[in-house]
Amino acid sequence: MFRFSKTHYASEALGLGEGSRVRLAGWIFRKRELGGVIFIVLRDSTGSIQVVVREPEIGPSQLRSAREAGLESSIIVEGVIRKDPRAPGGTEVLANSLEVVGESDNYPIRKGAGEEFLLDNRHLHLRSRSMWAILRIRAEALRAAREWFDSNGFTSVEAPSIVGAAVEGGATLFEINYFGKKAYLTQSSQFYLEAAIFSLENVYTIQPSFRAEKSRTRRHLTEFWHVEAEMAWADLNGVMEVVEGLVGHMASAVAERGAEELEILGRRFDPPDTPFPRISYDEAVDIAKRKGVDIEWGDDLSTEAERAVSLEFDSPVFVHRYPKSAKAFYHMPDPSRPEVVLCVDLLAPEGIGEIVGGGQRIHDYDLLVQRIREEGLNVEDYKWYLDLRKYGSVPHGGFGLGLERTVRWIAGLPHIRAAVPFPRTITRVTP
RNA sequence: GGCGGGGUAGCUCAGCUAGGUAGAGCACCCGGCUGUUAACCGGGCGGCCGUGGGUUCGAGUCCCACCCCCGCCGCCA
Repeated sequence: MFRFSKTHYASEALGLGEGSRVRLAGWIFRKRELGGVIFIVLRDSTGSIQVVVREPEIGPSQLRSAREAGLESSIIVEGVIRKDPRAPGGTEVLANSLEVVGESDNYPIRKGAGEEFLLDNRHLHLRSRSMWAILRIRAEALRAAREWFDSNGFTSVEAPSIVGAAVEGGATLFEINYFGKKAYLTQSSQFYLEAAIFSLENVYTIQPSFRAEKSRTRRHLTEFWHVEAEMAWADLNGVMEVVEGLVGHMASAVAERGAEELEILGRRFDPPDTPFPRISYDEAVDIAKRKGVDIEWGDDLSTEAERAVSLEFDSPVFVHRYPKSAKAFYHMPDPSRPEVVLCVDLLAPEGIGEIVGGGQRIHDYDLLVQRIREEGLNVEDYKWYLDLRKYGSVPHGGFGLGLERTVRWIAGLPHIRAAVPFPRTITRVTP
């Protein structure tokens, strides 16, 4: 571990014995001034520790600069570890010297700040204890996802973010000016991953996707991190097995390695048991109806219906085989029931709703052309995608997982905005 | 795209029902305090009441228009 400008991190210093000499570098998290003594809570990336500043040890000049330093000033402190029951956590540092490295005058974030103010100041709010915990949980979830793919025979493949045509509807694309031509920000890497399976068989990517949906809800971002995988020779069942393995590992990895962070957020999270329950769309409609939701077979599952279904289970639940009309053109119709497709959504519990969407893809050229036409799309736009069905096509399937939705569920966050460092929503592009 | 809530001090809000001198807490500044734990005590600074128009002797408050923010639905991961 690197220790730039310091001998110990705050959390390391807490574990040292009485009399140990330390040099700490961090930020002023809290400051309590009395007449002749100042208590500073020094924060760094690992935690915080109280620093006691008194004139006899550090002299009048440094006492004055400590007195003048505002919250979030960066400081380097040298001192001696003391065990004292009056200190938070029973350990503190008696300062011999305190250097203010970067002043902080009138730090704008205070207790009681509102949601919008904190979002306007997200570049500063990242320093808060709760954002610290969330960023670490997100990092752990990402690490766990890569770890699971990498140890299960998947190869990572990167797809372009600038694309020439839509994967799904055109209405949700951000258009960009690409040297005078129209291009778009990708809404999914699925088609590129489908191309890659003919070389690597089982592939994944973790990168941003962009959706110009005018959705103003606690579940939507316009830019989100998309965990996508595609598997050659996989059927619907295979897709569900992969999703279950991935989501199960992400959940248990965060529960295990992110216990302290979850605790900070006040989140009690027990990773779900596997296998996850699997129900058909038909059963989901029955459950929703039984719970009084106004829904007919053939409708897509409304948010209300999704919530009604997911509340029946205390783990994520797979809902498979939706009506063809409710899903995108590339989903494979069920050979035994052509009115439904071999797709699957994973609904997270606690009313979070859909975190994964996927299924088996159409691998037959003629059927795919037919479905493109039925949806009123232009076959020309899918030329290279159709090519994949002309040269050694294979049954295959895949899925996309919303990282922020998954983190929101695991961390118990009230809004998807909290699950990303700098959220992009319909009304926010800064900071 | 449809429905609902909101905009007053740097921040969080009260005041609007019933029009009559712009309020509180926090922050900040000054003073006090050598063991604070979101320190405390005393004093001080701080306002285009979202914007524009209207009614009125008088508008933060009533009326009209517009702007912005938030949530729910639709759509999705």
